[in-house]
Amino acid sequence: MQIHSEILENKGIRPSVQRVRIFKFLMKSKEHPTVEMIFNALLPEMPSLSRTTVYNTVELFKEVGLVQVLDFGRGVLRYDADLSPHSHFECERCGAVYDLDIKPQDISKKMPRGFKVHQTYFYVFGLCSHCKKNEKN
Amino acid sequence: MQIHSEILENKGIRPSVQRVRIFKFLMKSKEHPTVEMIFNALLPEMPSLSRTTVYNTVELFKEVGLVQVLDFGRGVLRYDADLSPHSHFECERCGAVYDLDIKPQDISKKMPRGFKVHQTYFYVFGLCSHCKKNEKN
DNA sequence: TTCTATATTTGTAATCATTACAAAATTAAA
DNA sequence: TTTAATTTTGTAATGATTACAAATATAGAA
Ligand SMILES: [Mn+2]
Ligand SMILES: [Mn+2]
Ligand SMILES: [Zn+2]
Ligand SMILES: [Zn+2]
Repeated sequence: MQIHSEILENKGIRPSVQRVRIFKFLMKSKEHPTVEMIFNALLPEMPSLSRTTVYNTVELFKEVGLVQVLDFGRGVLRYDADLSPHSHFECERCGAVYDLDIKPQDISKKMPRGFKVHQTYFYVFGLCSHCKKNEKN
Repeated sequence: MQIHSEILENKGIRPSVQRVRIFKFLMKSKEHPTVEMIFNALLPEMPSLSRTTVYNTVELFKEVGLVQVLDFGRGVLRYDADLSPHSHFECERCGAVYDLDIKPQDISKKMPRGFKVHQTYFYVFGLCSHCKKNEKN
């Protein structure tokens, strides 16, 4: 309760009710939620919440470095408050996203001369164990 | 001319004029073009070309395994006829896309039990050498 | 070659996630 | 309080992609 709003303040943004709730949700979620998932999850407890606020907030969080944005090429962005170096797996059957304990390889040696690296993303696609099992149809 | 249409036939699709032109363009392009870029490039030489045909065609190419689709999170997809294992760099300033001679690391050992890997994508973001130089504003 | 069925292309309309915008509500500070 | 700045909200616009059906082209039969 306290901790979350302090984190927001440390990033120089006002810890409004909406921002704190959205941040808390992102911190505890393991599903790398979309804006729609965040909105649907919080709506029952904050009936006046606007989708636009969720969009504004995750954009703000991205800007100040509180979340990373993941794009699995499905036309929807997903958000991850875990900023430690890790990679992501998306199941092509059920759409679930899993964390992979794989640090992006060190690429500094292999970059063309004069290039500056800011961010790296490693995406893996395939079938999760559950969908692999039921690989009938 | 011949070669390209044969490649399409080998994939089981009819080498129509539009498909061959689009495929040739993708083969020689180094810029990882979007649908819009393909459309604009070919329109002068085929004035009746429809954007929809470009969309249909790149989707078909993806399905039969002639191209890979890249998503740099800008809301537009880019297409790459180079299927060899390599990675991609996008300049956050100028938006240019570069090939990186980096093979995605072998991750088979690090996958959770029962998972099946189909595809991997390694994306790097930062500044290209040209934009790094002019890093004024 | 013509005919006919099938495949492809085309243009337009719909979809849908995201963004723009301005009014309403909230907050901080005077 | 009063006031100014910030934030939230709802609705309208945007823009890439997809759906759809009519028009065109192609392959194969006759
Ligand atoms: Mn994650
Ligand atoms: Mn490439
Ligand atoms: Zn699955
Ligand atoms: Zn650049």
